[in-house]
Amino acid sequence: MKKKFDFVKVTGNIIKHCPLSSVKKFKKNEIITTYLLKRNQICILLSGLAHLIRYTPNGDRRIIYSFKSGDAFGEVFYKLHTSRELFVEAKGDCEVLFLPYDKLDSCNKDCTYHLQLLKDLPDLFIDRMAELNTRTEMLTHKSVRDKLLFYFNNLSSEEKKKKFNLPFSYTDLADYLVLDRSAMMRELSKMDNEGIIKKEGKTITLL
Amino acid sequence: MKKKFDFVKVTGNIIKHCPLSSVKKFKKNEIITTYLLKRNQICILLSGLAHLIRYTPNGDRRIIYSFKSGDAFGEVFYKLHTSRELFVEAKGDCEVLFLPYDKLDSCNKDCTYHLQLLKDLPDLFIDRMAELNTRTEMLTHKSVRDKLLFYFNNLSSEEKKKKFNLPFSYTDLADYLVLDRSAMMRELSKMDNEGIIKKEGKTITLL
DNA sequence: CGTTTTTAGTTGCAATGGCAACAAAAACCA
DNA sequence: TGGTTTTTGTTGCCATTGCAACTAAAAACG
Repeated sequence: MKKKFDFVKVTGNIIKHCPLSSVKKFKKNEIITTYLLKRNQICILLSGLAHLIRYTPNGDRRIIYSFKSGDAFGEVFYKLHTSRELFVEAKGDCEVLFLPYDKLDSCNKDCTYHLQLLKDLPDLFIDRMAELNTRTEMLTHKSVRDKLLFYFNNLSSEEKKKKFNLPFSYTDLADYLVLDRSAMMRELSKMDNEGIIKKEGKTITLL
Repeated sequence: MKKKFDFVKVTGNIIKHCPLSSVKKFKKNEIITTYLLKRNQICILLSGLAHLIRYTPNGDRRIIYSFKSGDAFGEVFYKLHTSRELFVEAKGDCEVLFLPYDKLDSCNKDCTYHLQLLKDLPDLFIDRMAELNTRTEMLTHKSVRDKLLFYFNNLSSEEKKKKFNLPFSYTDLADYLVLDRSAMMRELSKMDNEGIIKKEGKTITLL
């Protein structure tokens, strides 16, 4: 078994010692970074919650991914293949560590920490890949109900509980699951009536 | 700019010198590997074409990904988060190189080649991630037409031509795009009639 | 604390697209 | 080559779900 990336220690040391790194603070709805304009960047969310979003040509918003404290993001983890810009938007107060990807191995004055990060990079990629694959699997479900159930089952097994809180507003959840909000709400009511789930505000119980 | 993984040289040397590696041949429709049963495996497709597939609870087949010569796959690149098995199925004659992921750095008798592969691993992950993100972006389109156009535009810009051949049968394409085949065919005819595309067999021209 | 903005909850209507079923063409294989 | 299997192309039907529109509730904000 590979060792887990020691997030707090490594990033903490980088912040203290590395001249190439920087930490910035963001408030709700501020743009943390964009993927088309700011390439070659590794960002690590030190605290807060942020969404990776895109707008379709029709103006619909899509939440591509949701980042929580400890998650790594940036164009390096996405490798843009499209001309449509992607935004990382703070959902509340956030602190973010910024690192240049291509200088990871050249900054070795004091940065044994960088070398550590470089070594851990495959594992960071693997983590991100696992999440990407889970999201892709969710999107390969056709019906509203199947998408919701897949998403709920995942949340449930992550938290090891049949009763859990949604980390999204219902508006955002619909964007994330690529569903029409009203259609999603209708299906949620149906599932509640049929006794498949119990829905109390943003608390869901699988039955 | 990071250097590109020298696929032929590195894999060639591994095959010749490494006792942990093996090469196997497969015929059409044979299962190359499975992700639940065979973890910790890096597979590299030396020649041929293969699909990563899954079956939904309803029995529908989903083509999760399509691999061509030079692509790396295996559970390591997926990090299964689900209990549903994934299969890699040969679409024709295939040659595949197998490597154990966790022994990449322990096999250092003769294997400077392994070390090279280990060094290139982040770039391999990044490539895979780029493809995953493109596929995810495709799936975030709602209508049949938007999915098709996104997919066609990607193929077109990859080949730098407005006229290109589909690497899938239409049956497989529908599985890949998560669409009903008849609905897809209907939309293709419509788009042809409207003069948006020209469709001759498996050759598509964007107009 | 009152006002404004955002989110949640519902419903009627319409169209998209999934399903089933079938014939024709193509690919496969013995 | 001839027979079998798979793929392609097409259509009618109708369930699912996207859209618009609106009210109520909650949250954000000054």
